[in-house]
Amino acid sequence: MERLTIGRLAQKTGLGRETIRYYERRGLISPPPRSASGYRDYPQEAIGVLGFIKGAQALGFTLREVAELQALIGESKAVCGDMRDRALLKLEDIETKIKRLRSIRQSLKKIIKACPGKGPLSECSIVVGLEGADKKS
Amino acid sequence: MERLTIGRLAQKTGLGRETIRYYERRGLISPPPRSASGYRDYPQEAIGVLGFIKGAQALGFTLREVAELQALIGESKAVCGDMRDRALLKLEDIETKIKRLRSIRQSLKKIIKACPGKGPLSECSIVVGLEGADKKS
DNA sequence: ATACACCCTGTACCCCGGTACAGGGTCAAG
DNA sequence: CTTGACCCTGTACCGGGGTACAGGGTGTAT
Repeated sequence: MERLTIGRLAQKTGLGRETIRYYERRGLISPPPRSASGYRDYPQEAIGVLGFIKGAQALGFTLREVAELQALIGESKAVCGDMRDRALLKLEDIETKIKRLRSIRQSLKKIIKACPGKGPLSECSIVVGLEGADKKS
Repeated sequence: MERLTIGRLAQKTGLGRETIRYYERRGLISPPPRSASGYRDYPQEAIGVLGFIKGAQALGFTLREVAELQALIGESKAVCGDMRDRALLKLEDIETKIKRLRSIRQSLKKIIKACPGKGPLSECSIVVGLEGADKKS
């Protein structure tokens, strides 16, 4: 039976070898047992743990937050509602980001519309509109 | 007539002194003349240049991109349409980010809905749903 | 036995946008 | 003439998420 080396784990999870070692340094995955020659020898569960990290990341959680989620999972008295609270906070976080981006989008659309699209930059509403503009040139 | 020192410029623009020096290091603002004692002595135009940077940043441009915009402004044959192209690219960029965030938001909402909110974490759909989950505990 | 792929550690580097010193010099008010 | 607020340079650090070596050891197939 082939041992689950870091390379194979990387292949199975779609992560890079370096990334997995990086996660270990950050405490996101527990250091696996080592073979006689010092190679990391992962248990099958490691695949799931990395899947959890990837999944949480895909939901917008930072690695630091992923570590917090894992700590939560480690606490015996933690309740399902605790997890939901984290998700709700993250949802608010995401909503805020969306709002900011929408506002940026509106501003961009406005200046694009105002731009004649022809003529020298010196008369460009985008350039001029950006407060005072760059008079270096 | 008071000279425009870095501190006063910082006050007028709402930026930090360190930030202004940082912009100078990054080549976003040209090094100003110095007083006899080596103090930076900014021309009034500097306020506008910093305003341009702030404005472009508020539109979602990174500092690197701001530098590119400035380079564009410096080119005599640059046309207004060039600037509009940049803005259009940035708009796409922002749209993409919004789409990604919206997708994250949807996923978050889904798992929040699925979560019972009560009971131990081991049965939490959020935990279990995240591919294999963390079996460390 | 030799090549080649893989593993190890440690450190440095990348983008991004700053912030925070330390260890000096200077300027203006009292 | 001293005190305090300002200025200078240079370097290191923050958070975020990695990537890329260098300089070694190992594992396996031919």
